[in-house]
Amino acid sequence: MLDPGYVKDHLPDVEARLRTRGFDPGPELAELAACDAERRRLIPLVENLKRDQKTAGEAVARAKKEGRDAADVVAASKTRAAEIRELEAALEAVEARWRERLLTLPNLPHESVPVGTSAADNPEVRRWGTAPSFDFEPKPHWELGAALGILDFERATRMSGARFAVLSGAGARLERALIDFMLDLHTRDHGYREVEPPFLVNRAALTGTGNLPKFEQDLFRIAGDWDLFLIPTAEVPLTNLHREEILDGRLLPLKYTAYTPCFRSEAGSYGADVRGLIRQHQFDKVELVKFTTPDSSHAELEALTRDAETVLERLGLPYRRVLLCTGDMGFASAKTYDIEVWLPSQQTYREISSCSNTEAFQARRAQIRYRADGTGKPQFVHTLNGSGLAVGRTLIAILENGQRRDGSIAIPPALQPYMGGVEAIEPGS
RNA sequence: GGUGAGGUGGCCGAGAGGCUGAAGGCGGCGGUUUGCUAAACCGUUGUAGGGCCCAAAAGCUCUACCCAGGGUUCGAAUCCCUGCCUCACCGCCA
Repeated sequence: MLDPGYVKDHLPDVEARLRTRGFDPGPELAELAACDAERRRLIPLVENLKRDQKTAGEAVARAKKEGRDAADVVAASKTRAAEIRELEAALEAVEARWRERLLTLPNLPHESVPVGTSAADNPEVRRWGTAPSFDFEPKPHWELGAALGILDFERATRMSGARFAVLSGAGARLERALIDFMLDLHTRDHGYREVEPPFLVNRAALTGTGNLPKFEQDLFRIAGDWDLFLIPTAEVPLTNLHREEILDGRLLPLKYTAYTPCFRSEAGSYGADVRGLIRQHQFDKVELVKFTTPDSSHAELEALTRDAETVLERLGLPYRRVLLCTGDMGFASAKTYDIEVWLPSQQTYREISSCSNTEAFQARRAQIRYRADGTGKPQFVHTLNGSGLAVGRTLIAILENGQRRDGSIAIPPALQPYMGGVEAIEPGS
């Protein structure tokens, strides 16, 4: 959520910056301003009446005590009570509309974010490693996995439908090893606290991160009298760890990591990545989340992105980092880096992590504040999140980059301890 | 799922229709005292939204907030309804 005061006082600037995201914010901002004006008109009216009502009430109390009759005051108050009810209803309606507008407006891009309209405008800011060269035609991961007997889409489809997969044997073990490896790296070397959060969350939590009210169609909501949703990412429970809290500024930054499965409806992506593990309704991810002070959040974004890249470097997987342009950024983000890993079968880099600074956007929605030095006025923290990494896509990258002519897969040395010392996945394992 | 007891400020804890933004205590902050610490004493101490003022801050002022949402009433922390949560016991269960 944008700062309502800032929006009101800097309307042209807000409009120009939102426009770079590729939509016309004019009508929405106009409605927001209209609601705000109406709201400010009504508030003093209601409050003055309330003050009169209070004063009158005190007069009634005094009269009663002194044994005088107060029927005329009571009669006037009765009329005023009806007036107040009416005005309050009008005010509430306006404020509901105002809040709804505010909640559906995306974040303002940070000044360092390049203006652009699509992924084609995202500048590459970093490249690491070299793409492996093969003296044979590299296969896509679904063929490798099927041949090795560790990746099964047919059986998954039978029990769950499209966009689900079964990992088994060395495949399941590899998935678990990657989770373990990532969590160990982030907790031991990068200073994150490991968390095991709920995988189902309520509407308020999803509103806090920005998934609701606008993107309900992307979520799986559970049936019955519950109003709970499967988490689309651990960013949601981790960010909501401190919802409606005032943190001690001396403890910032707070850094959390969690492994969770993630669930996404993938509504509207019917044609994309239909084969393989790239786009699933359920996938594993190790997430990184930080709560920081406003002045340090962008430096912390750089550090968080490095923490995610380190996973790939330890695994020896080539990658590049791109800076998302204004038109390609997510709703809540002020600045986002995507990390993309090399996939030999596609001869291209594919997203494996997305690291964002939402600044105060989520903090304002979720009411996450801090006091500098533990005292003074509470201010909103800045929240950051990033994948560290998407586990399924990491598994894909290991299969494809580590494949050999005989169909076996070389396990990166850093991962071998987590695989019981196995150096390669051989057919039949 | 059943029964009972509860949810009041940073914490503990009073209040049971008007004089209560809320006694008292603890903690925090400022001060007095002190060689230092402690103690004692004095003062102060929530959040949000309006208005005035305004470059801004401060200041002044109003309104709201005693788990949440409704209701009764001229007037609700206090009465009624619903929901959520906590605790205890029972039942069921990985």
